Amino acid sequence: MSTKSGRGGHHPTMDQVAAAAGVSRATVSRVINNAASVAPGIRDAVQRAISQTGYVPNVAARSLVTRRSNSVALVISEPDRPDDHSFLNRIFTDPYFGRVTAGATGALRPHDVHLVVVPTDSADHHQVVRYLRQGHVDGVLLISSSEDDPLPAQVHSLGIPAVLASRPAGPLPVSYVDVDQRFGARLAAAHLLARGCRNLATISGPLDIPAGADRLDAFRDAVLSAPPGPAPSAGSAPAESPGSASGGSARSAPAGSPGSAPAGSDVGAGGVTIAVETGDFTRVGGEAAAHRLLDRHPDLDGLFVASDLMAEGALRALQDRGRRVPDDVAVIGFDDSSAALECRPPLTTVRQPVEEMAAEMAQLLIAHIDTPGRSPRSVIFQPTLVIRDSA
Amino acid sequence: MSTKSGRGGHHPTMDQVAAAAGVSRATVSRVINNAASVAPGIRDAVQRAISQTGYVPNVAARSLVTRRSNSVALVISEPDRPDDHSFLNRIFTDPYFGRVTAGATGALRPHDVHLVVVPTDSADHHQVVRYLRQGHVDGVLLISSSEDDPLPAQVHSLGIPAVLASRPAGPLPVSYVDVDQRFGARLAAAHLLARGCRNLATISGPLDIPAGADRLDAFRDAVLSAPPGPAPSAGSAPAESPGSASGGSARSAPAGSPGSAPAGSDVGAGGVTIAVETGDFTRVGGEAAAHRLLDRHPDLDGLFVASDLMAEGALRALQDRGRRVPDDVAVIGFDDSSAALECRPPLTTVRQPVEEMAAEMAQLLIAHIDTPGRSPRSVIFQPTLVIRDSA
DNA sequence: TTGTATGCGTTATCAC
DNA sequence: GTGATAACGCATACAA
Repeated sequence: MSTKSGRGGHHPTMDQVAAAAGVSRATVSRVINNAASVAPGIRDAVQRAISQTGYVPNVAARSLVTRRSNSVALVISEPDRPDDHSFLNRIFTDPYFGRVTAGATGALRPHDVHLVVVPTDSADHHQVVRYLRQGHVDGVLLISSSEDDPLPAQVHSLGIPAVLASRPAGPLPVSYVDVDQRFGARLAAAHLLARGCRNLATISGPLDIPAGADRLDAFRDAVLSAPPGPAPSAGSAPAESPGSASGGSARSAPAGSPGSAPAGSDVGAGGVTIAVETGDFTRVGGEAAAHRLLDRHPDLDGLFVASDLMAEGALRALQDRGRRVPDDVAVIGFDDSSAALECRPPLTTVRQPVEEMAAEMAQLLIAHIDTPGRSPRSVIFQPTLVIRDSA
Repeated sequence: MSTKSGRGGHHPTMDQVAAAAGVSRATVSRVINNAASVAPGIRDAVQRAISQTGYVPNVAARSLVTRRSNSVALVISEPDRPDDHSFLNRIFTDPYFGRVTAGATGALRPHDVHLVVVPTDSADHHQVVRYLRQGHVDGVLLISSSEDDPLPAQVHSLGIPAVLASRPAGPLPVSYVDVDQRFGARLAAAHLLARGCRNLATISGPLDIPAGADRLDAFRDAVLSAPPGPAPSAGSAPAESPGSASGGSARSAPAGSPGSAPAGSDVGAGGVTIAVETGDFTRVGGEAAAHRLLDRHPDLDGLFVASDLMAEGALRALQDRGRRVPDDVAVIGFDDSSAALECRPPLTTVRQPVEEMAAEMAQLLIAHIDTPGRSPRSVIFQPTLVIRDSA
């Protein structure tokens, strides 16, 4: 590209550029930050001097005075799960994080700010907090997947601009972007019901985070309160399966009250039953949950899984058990990640516009950085149902 | 933790700490960088003042004078592949990168240097180069997966300390860490041969990178030059399959000459045949390659796949085609990533100690940073065969 | 052992 | 429109 002179490693200073262009340091600074009032001729001369010398601004010196680093962190905070050898394994195995990175990067580029990916688990929270306090970044996009994760609160109390990737578990006056979790679950319930499924089940995410609890809660609500749909094709009345560990008492879970019995089953209007198992948003977790579900409810005919990755695992379990999808059991995932397309059959799923959401997060963060006092706000995206072959 | 006073956002300066402790700025600086010769009493007083004020060093100011940022970049450079919606999807879908991150992070922690993950494709090389030139980091760990990736050379010419994650495609005087690719492939070949497989095949990685070409080359060499092993159980002589597109001329590929016919088949000593297909290190790529292989060679009985992820795809293809593993065809992967354990059956694979390798990369990088003139060196790890159920 | 003084490379506030 | 000049917050050589 540009003419490069001198061996690598010798960074010229602004003064040298100024000297080469026959102007003052201040002028060089002006053309670099293209401030107004720069004589066209001078500007060119400086530009020339810049590329001749291979000058690059020293970020340290610059941010010392501007108090800006022009980069933001994407902090991915994962709790160490027992059977996970490393939290990094989950992060680099779930397409979700790549989508967030892509969306954020794209939105940040026009603003000339860099995205720094910082994965962390509870073990090195301290490291991360230090990193943030040291002023390496101007703000942080935070993905936290556990209710008892202290990081969101810590970041907030640090006073550093931040935007969360989902509704905070506790009350925290901070901006966040989320998808309408409950609406997504309702989409899935309606589709399964309309299909004629009557023995429903769901594999939820961890119940200590909104994405886990809300999807479960709303799915249960939607199913149990639904008016009787089209008659089941094979007319036998659904009966509670033998091995069920939970009572079959009909009750509609009160909205907004997660923490209700994680595993169990309810029966609602039209004799529709619904069984619940909890997963951890991993493929193997989904597979295991599906097996438990099939043990308890062999007559399962409709399954809503709270993430595509878990759905992929569930599909494998179903196949192992000799169930055909969607004929024997219809399956709906959540996310519409690349995993959905790799499923066999391709997964019908609730689409979350993750890239757009991440881009919005970035915009919000930029706004917070530029306007320190700005009051927090939340942006909620509506999910859509993407119908493929699994349901 | 520490007593926090004042609202977040107001960072105290070193002078304020000095004042609070009744000492000079220099002394505060000394205890922070725990330089020698600090009176125990004074030291305590300063420590107290530090935590009372909630002081945190300003990295910009610090690195302006030390010319060190205390952080290094892990640059993951992926070419945009045609059918890949985003290169980030591959990065956040392949366990390999998580392992590298884990290994590097662990080795860097004792040195108090942060790891900044910077994914990039050819589209924003310029961004990354700018980031590096600006001095955001003291050095870079570089994972580059394409021969025509200009990044390694660029980084080198920038004069910034760097360590590559594999042997550079071209001649480049730079340090790198790698696994003995050829030895790994030989391990796989020996195991397959010893098992009695005679109609071999391999799914290689992209041939324009060492990890792709070397594994293929060495596997082919090992197979074709092997002495006749134990007699095949079912005694019919192996014959070139009907649909084969390539001539069956027996030839042994000269070592070190990649770029030889990517797809085709050879027959070596003992009538052993070997077919080749090329994948792209993704699961779907492996699946497609396996299907092509099965189309051409229905009598396949031994398969070496150059990555666990591709092997996972291959297993799916085999299952779809009604082949039992390992009874009908034995499969060996490469990496021993988490994917190997998620395979059905669990994958026999060539283990690459990625975490250790990444840690070594970090050590080398630190050394290069601390000793500017240090001559480049390479560290090669020996892979091992992990025998599970697929072969 | 501790304090003083200088410089790191920019940006920004002034005069000109 | 352009050029001096003063911070920015810290580390360090040197003096005490």
